[in-house]
Amino acid sequence: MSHDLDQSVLNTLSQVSLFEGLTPHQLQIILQAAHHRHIPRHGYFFHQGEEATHLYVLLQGKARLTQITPEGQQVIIHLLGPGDPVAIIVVLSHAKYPVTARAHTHCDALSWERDSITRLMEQYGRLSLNGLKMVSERFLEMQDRYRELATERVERRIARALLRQINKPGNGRAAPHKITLSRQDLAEMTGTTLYTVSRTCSSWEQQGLITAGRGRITICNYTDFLNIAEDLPR
Amino acid sequence: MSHDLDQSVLNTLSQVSLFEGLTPHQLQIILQAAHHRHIPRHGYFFHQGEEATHLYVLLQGKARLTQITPEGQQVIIHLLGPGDPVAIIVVLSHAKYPVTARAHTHCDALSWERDSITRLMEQYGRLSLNGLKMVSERFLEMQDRYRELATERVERRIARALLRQINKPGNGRAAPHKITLSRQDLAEMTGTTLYTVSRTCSSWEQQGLITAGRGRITICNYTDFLNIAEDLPR
DNA sequence: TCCACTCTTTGCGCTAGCGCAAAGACAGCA
DNA sequence: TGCTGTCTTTGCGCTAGCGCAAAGAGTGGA
Repeated sequence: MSHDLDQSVLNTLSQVSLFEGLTPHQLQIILQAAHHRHIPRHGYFFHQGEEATHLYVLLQGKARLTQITPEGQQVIIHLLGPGDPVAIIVVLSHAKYPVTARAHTHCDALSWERDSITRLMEQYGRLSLNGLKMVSERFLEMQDRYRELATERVERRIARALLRQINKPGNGRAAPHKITLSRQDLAEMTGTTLYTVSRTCSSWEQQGLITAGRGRITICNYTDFLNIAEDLPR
Repeated sequence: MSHDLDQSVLNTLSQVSLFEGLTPHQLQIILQAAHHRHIPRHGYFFHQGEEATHLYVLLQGKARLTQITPEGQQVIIHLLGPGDPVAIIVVLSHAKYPVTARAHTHCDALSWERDSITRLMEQYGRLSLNGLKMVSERFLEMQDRYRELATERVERRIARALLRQINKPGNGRAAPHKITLSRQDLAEMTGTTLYTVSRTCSSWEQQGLITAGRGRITICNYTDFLNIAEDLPR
């Protein structure tokens, strides 16, 4: 790694939540232990069930974490964007990856070996505290999704999944909100089938709530979907 | 706190996973920041939606973490036993408790204020790494439960919930396995209704797989339930 | 530009499991 | 011990949503 590239990656690193609040010296040490990775579109970071060997931080691109059932059904656990860590759970001894991580677009990432990142986390409390915060946030979201799946009808769940996309950092606040997810994606995120998602979208389009497209949904009014999600009068 | 009580609690602390690997001196510092709490049976540690102010570690007794929906439905997120931390997510800034924590039996616990525990975690990398590991383990379980809820029929999910109880540390390995959970508890843990749990239990009892009782289920053969959970031939 | 593959929509039949109601059983407290 | 409240069981009617099939639309690569 050349000096200029180091500086550039250091700047990038300092803006990644996992590394927030660390000194430039600490960042330097952390970067020295990192490896640069390029994953092609549709390529895999790792597969579910494999020994967990590396932590990744996505620098550029989009990826997905999914779980596959023995029967071949797929559930989307999380969508990842730039700055997101991948597989913090590597710090668990003898952990296997509980999910498959696949690049949705071409991805640039940094990776750290398990022993390496574990040592760094033990050494730098702030680093592991940041990791704890990020896993906690994902855990909170999963708890909510579990509760929703257990207690709410499909329409509300789909509305919530759309709202979660809109609310992601970096996405614009102004309507219309363009969401590039297929019916199958939404189905895998909400525990239903693509047919049910399609029927729901068709119904919403007839009501003028969305503009539907292939792999795409445009939401006209955020509050409408908030009301659907919360089962409030529209 | 008298000297003897300190020593006794210190011994207890050193066996709590969250404090594993810390020096006696570090444990001393941590204990100095702790408060002792007694929660009566059916009493609350905290309620969902409240500002998250304290982390707790259960010393004795059993408790439950639940989420309640606006419609009054309840989902059991986690069952807690001695040594379990409660609300590690307090380290998130401005967090609200995402769940309600209620004592199932009389409980003894230690608590730490948010700022206090956050500072300790930043200071002692091992402490926050331990916290990260524990949240990660719970997160992994929730991921699995989500996938199961999204893709599996009720019978399998109930079988899995029973297996999880059997597999908890401290529970005997030898059949018969006694599980003290009501039909309603199991329903709240598996996203179904008490009627469906009851029907399933009746069916299993007729097949000689369990002995059913009020608030109780005794499992005769672990492997039978493994096969049900994995949808394998019996 | 054309073709193949994938995504989307819609009709339709089916069922797993929900939820109400009633009756019986059981545990805890006065 | 008796009573009350809660838990469990079972019958029954109902439906949300599954899943198959077919047709149409759209995208990407040669």
